[in-house]
Amino acid sequence: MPAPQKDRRGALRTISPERPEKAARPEHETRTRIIEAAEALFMLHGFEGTSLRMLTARAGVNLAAVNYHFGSKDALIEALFRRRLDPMNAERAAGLARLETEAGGRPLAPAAIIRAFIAPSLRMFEDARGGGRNFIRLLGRAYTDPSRGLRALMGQLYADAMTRYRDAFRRALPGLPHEELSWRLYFMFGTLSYTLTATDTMQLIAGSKQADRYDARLIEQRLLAFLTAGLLAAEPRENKVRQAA
Amino acid sequence: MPAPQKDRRGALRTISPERPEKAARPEHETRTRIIEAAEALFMLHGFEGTSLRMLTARAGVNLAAVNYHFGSKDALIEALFRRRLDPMNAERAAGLARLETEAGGRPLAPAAIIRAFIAPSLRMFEDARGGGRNFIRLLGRAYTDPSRGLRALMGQLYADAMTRYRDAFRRALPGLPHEELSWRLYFMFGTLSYTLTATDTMQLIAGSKQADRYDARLIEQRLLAFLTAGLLAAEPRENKVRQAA
DNA sequence: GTCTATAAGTGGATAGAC
DNA sequence: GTCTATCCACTTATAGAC
Repeated sequence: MPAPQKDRRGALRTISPERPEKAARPEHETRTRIIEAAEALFMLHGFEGTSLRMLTARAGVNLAAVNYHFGSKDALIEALFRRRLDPMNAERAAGLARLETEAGGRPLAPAAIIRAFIAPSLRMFEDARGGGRNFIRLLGRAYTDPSRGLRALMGQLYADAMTRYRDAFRRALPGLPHEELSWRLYFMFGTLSYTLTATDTMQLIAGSKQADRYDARLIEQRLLAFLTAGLLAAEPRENKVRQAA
Repeated sequence: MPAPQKDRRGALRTISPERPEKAARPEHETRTRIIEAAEALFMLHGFEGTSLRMLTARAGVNLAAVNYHFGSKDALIEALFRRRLDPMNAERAAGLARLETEAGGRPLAPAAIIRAFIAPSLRMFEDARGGGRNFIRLLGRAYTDPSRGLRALMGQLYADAMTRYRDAFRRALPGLPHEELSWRLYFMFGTLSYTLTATDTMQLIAGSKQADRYDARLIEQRLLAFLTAGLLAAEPRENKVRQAA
């Protein structure tokens, strides 16, 4: 994604305030149709594996429409991630701010901070029909995508939320060295991402299908228990761990 | 990867037992050169993003050599993963068997089982120069790759180790419901995979470079503390967790 | 804003000489 | 076992009609 052309239409079109009732139309707009087709196909075939021809065919628009509306395939990818990620991370920031207001200066419970972070992901994961679940998985893949541009975009889109939450955890756990905390947040982020992204691993482990594999509320409880315990684990001491044989 | 042609040379060539000293030559064999170039390029540009032309140019072999030695690009990918994964999972199985022998019928400590599972990954991660670290990252990407064939291959290559370890954990934690255990193993596998695969996230979280980012021994201790705590966390109760605002 | 037609290039794979 | 030359399907992107 080396600095592609800019979208010729500028930012996402805002809904005209005069006719709030009729605003449902954007679902059928070319731009939205393209993004939604792309979300589905990128998940099925990857970014490189999805051609503009497959994409425009599925969206029911002309082949040239992608370049007209977004400027390039890379710019479409960026628009696709921004469309859902910006609101999601804004929600994260708002959730944390709300917790802090409620606490009124008292330190936050680590579990509450974790929940505020993972909740927006799980809410989106819950939305299977609207494409949210699919998007969450696409997101998990984007973190480890080979494209430098895509990983840089992810870093950019997450930077604000990451900083806010890291600082909140530092305040909540003043005794934990920053370095140790960074590792644990890294582990936690990885667990969340992998859990919602990988599809086949679970079946492999369980040996059978788990009925509750898609129950966002149960996943949230289980993740919360696991992550909170991990975050609050006793610090490893250099020589406490005996060498493996 | 829809059932590609079979390798025309059959399985990996075994080293002639008559001349064990001279056996170092395979490093320069065409087949090995191709696989090693592929490991590096697949990490840099992805599977789809790496063309046979880039690959053979880097390996210093003829364009037609890939199809001659492996049959197809997909078959090369399969050979590449088998080459390192089969020994790694055999090592996992051996490590578990050793623990069980040492214990002589007594239940194993959960932390010891975790260590036996993650140790082979970390040992490979440690081998930056020989390409092991690169391979571990490639592996992490393969779990979430869009290609059905690749994910199926992963499942196949991991099936045995997964079953053995799952059963070991069940014996070590007889009180934990199987379903709950499956989720926790899933979380653990995700944490391990993501931790060793993702490169940019850590810097994003820490806000600066962590000096010990590549120290396999420290990573092992930190992972072990985190994962053990998560595995042994108190079971979440339906109503114990209050609803988020 | 949408369309067709096409440019200009890349992809994996292979035939057949050596 | 290695090479060259090539096939042809398929790619992104664009020019220009409507």
